[in-house]
Amino acid sequence: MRIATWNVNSVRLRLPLVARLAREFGPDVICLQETKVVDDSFPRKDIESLGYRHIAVRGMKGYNGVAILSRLPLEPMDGKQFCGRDDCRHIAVRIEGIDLHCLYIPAGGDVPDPTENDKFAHKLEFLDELALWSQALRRQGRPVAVVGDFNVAPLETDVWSHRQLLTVVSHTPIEVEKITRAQQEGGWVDAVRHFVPPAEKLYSWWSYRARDWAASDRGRRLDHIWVSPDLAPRLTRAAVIREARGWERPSDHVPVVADLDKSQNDLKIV
DNA sequence: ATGGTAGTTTCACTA
Repeated sequence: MRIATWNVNSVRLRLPLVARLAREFGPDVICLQETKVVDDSFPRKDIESLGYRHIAVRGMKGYNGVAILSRLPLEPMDGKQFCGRDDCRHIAVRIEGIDLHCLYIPAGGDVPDPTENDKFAHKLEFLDELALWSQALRRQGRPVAVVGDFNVAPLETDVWSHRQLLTVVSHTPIEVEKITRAQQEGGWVDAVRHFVPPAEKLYSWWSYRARDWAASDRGRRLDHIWVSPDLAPRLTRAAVIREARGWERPSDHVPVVADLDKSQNDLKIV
């Protein structure tokens, strides 16, 4: 099963690119963030025509919004409200026996001080709640994938300049500490770093504001696929689709994909 | 130190 996650920055505007991702990379499941559309206006028909006939959506007007598109049947699960807000940052489904969580963690604004910036305070609170929630999920002991735009670049090699981004929201020590704590509490395995050595620079987001995103290459790895320890042995491949940043009318984020082999149970049935 | 772009809720907000 191939899983993709992508902050599309408006699903309606990016439909041709979702089609291209489907055509060229053939994910079985696509988790989207920043769909920016209410559920009634979600372009279901267009997505279904791409072969994704099982769709779960949770959107609001203008901001945020998450969705899961699948070629395989899915069972909807309850969406969680982080920080007591119903702001459409989480949606979950069960697919092939795996609990798949699609997450859009708050960006956190510009000022990296929770006393001066409410958005940053919200992000830190969200990350604390993520750690508690991860711990609870681990105790359930089910196969889990947590994917999405986490808006934090945890490793020094997840940003173009560790030194220069220490005071930039997305790579401040407190955010890195909290996202790392959440990862540890869940026991989650970072699927992409499972294959790409941590010493290697790797990004999934490049600002729209750069004159030439590829030439300056001032990126950050904000988008992640985490899997529970039981699923880690089933990982056969994971990658960031950097080239998608160069597609026509791109999102500022690119898709991240991971392949999961069949489970031993499935093999026995076959 | 500043400002740069993109998207939607637009002469303002989020990222």
